[in-house]
Amino acid sequence: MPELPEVETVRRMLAEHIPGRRIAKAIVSRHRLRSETLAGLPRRLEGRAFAAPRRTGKFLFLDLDDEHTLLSHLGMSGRWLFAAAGEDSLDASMPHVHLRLDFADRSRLWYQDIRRFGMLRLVPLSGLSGDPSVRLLGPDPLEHPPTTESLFAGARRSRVAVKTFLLDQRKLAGIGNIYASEILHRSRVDPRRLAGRVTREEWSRIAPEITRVLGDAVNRMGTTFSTYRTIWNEPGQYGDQLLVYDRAGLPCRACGAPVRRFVQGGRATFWCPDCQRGPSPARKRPKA
DNA sequence: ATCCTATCCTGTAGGC
DNA sequence: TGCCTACAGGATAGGA
Repeated sequence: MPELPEVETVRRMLAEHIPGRRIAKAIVSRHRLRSETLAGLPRRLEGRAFAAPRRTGKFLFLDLDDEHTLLSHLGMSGRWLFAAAGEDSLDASMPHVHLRLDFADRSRLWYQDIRRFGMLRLVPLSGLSGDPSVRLLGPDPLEHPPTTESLFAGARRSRVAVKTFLLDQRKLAGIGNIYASEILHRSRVDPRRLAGRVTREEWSRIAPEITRVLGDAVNRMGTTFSTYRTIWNEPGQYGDQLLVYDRAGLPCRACGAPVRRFVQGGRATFWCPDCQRGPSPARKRPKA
């Protein structure tokens, strides 16, 4: 589900509501998440108050007032859901809730994750940059917009397809499967091209599209493909803007030609062969 | 060092 | 209707 625009949407909304709120009670109702357990969280969260949440790539840092941060990754199906005091539209009946935080002012925050691929980990601020997941992250494209040269240099020695390259969080933190296809489509670059062979001229088209697509998606509160919701349980509005993603066999929204789907690195790629005609598609060279 | 595959988990959609 | 399979916005361990 959540790529940079969805996570940024959640961050912005949380930023309006959680800073200063103090956790009166924390309840773990489903402790196993990915490989870790949440069992120890309540003792460490109760009594703490939130500061302003931050984000790098798809990771949220929910800073607390005790020099710790609640490191959050939504995986495929994670959600943060908020309810103001007295607003009980969301409740204990919700399935797959891992954590509920009851604030002193009676407002509430839930973490729900159907597939349990998300992450919640309390980390000291002093150790955050050394956290095994955070340590590997490349630059966040909204904070540090990629340039033709940074992309060209970063991909120079890569032998994976450019689509796969865009998904590598060590190179750029935040692009996921939906926006990778959309960015390459708008850049008119064939997703099969090897990253190390993509020309400067092509990177010069890709760089601004990364910033533009992600920024536009943030402005529309992200894309709801199936499970993503804002903290108010609302879907994102960027789905209307998708030109190729999830449109296999349907007309490309730019040129009308049928969109094609194929699998790269185990993940679906959507592309328009008409719009994305590369100089030379990746080609297997027969062994000499 | 890189790259690739399988795996974690649950729900849903589509074919029969 | 039910059963079965394939697939879904992700990261990462382990083997090649």
